[in-house]
Parts: sequence; structure tokens; C-alpha cells
Amino acid sequence: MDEEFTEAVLSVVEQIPPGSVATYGLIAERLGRGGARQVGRVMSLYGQAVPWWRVVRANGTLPAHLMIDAQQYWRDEDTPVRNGHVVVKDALAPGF
DNA sequence: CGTGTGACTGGGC
DNA sequence: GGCCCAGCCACAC
Repeated sequence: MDEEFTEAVLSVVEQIPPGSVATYGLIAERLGRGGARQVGRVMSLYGQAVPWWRVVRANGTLPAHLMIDAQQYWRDEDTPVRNGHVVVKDALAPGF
């Protein structure tokens, strides 16, 4: 994985508007390279620098240790949530 | 070069 | 909804 991929991922994440989300897999697709795991890797290393809570798993959840803070952000941004997880189908950012 | 690991996923039950 | 599993791919040992 190189710097270019990393920046491309962070760049896409920064473009996700408040109240909406994108999934690891879709971001990877959008970039046309790497895979969901690679996007996840970038997020684990540099996620703190971007709105990481707008990037969720295909099922609308995140690792347990992030769910706590994410819940707060989602509520603040009025993101479609149901039973503690994002309703991806409804919250998907425009263009995804 | 083989193995294990992980902010992942889709399919099957 | 949950569990299992194979496929995924970069990276550390």
C-alpha cells in the first residue's frame, strides 16, 4: 500500500457530507484499487485525522471500541440510525 | 517464502 | 438477526 492510496482514501472520506456515510467496500470500489480491508487499514492508521465515523461496515456497524463515540457523532449529525447501527441504505452519501 | 492477522464482505443456513 | 466460512490483500515475523 502506498502514500497515494492512503491519501486517496482520506480524501474520499473528507468528502462524505455530514449525516451520511460510505462503506469500506464502496470506497475501495470508488478508488478502483485495493479492497475493503485495505481501506480499513488506512482508517485504523490515519482515521483520527478525518470524519472516520462516516465510514462504516457494509452492515452499518463499526468495531466495538468505536461504536461508543460514533453513536454520539451520528446523533449530532442526525444520521439515519436504527437499533444502534447506521441504516446504510438510507444514509449512503450521494454518489455511492 | 509460509503464516497469522485485521476499522472487510457476500453467501449459506 | 447470528454464526461460519471462503475470499480478500497488505503487512509483520
